[in-house]
Amino acid sequence: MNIGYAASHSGLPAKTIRYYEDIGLVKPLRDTNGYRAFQESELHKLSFLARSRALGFTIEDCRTLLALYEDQERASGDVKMVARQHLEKIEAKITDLKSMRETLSHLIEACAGDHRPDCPILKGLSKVAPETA
Amino acid sequence: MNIGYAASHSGLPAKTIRYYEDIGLVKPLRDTNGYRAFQESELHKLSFLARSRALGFTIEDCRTLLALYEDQERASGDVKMVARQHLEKIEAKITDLKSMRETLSHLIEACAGDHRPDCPILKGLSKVAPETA
DNA sequence: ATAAAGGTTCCAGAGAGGGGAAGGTCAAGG
DNA sequence: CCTTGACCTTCCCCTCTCTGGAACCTTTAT
Repeated sequence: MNIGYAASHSGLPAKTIRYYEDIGLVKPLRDTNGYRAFQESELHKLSFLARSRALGFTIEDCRTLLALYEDQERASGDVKMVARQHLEKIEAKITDLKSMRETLSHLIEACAGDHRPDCPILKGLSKVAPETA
Repeated sequence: MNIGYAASHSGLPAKTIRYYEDIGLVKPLRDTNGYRAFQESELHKLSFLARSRALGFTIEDCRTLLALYEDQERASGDVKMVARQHLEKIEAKITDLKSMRETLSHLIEACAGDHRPDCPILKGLSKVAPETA
């Protein structure tokens, strides 16, 4: 199957698939005309990548997960460890964003938002930077 | 004041300050020796940038906010609009990450995580990609 | 025969800087 | 006076994950 078919069935843009080949995540065969020829197994890997990326795993995470995916002997504990580390990162990001949300929504609430120039948001942003702890 | 002082008092690395000058966010004067000479007003702008970036505003957001910051006549409503749009983006990201967290933690819970190869996480990731609605 | 729809490669750019080389300058110490 | 070390300068390449476009080739349909 050609790259267009692989793209529509994996959920990844063709451009992205070519990029994944570039960085060695997939290794499709080639037809005599030079077109990439994807096998079922490569298509599965592409879907795997699409889902992993959608869950926010980095490319390097994906490389690790793919290796584990292809290793019939691997322990599920190895996979779980990667997943759990990623879950921690996700939770850290959520915490971070929530903190931003609090700060920003306080600033917004304090601002009249009318035609007058006085603005607590800008005042808040111009305060001395917090300790870079 | 030199860039090192400006860096330590604004909370931004010197590299970042040079970059901000490159893209026109700050315009420090120069000493005769070629060193950047920051005035108080530029230092305030750098602190403003540091805080805005820490709240996740993009550089372009910062450019807008900085222009509003410097415009004594601007309406606070203009600032509030930028801030509110950004708050919406933050909230969307939080929603997104929470959804990832749900999916991932379900997968992790289902996985024994021992020495055996059977792994629901990889199985979950290898399913057909969801409709790209 | 031709045109459209696919495929190929390569180059450039995004955002937001970071790393490090090669070199100029400044202040202190011997 | 000379050196050492800490600054500062510019410059270019690297990151990460693609995305867009140009120039070109192949297949399919009309």
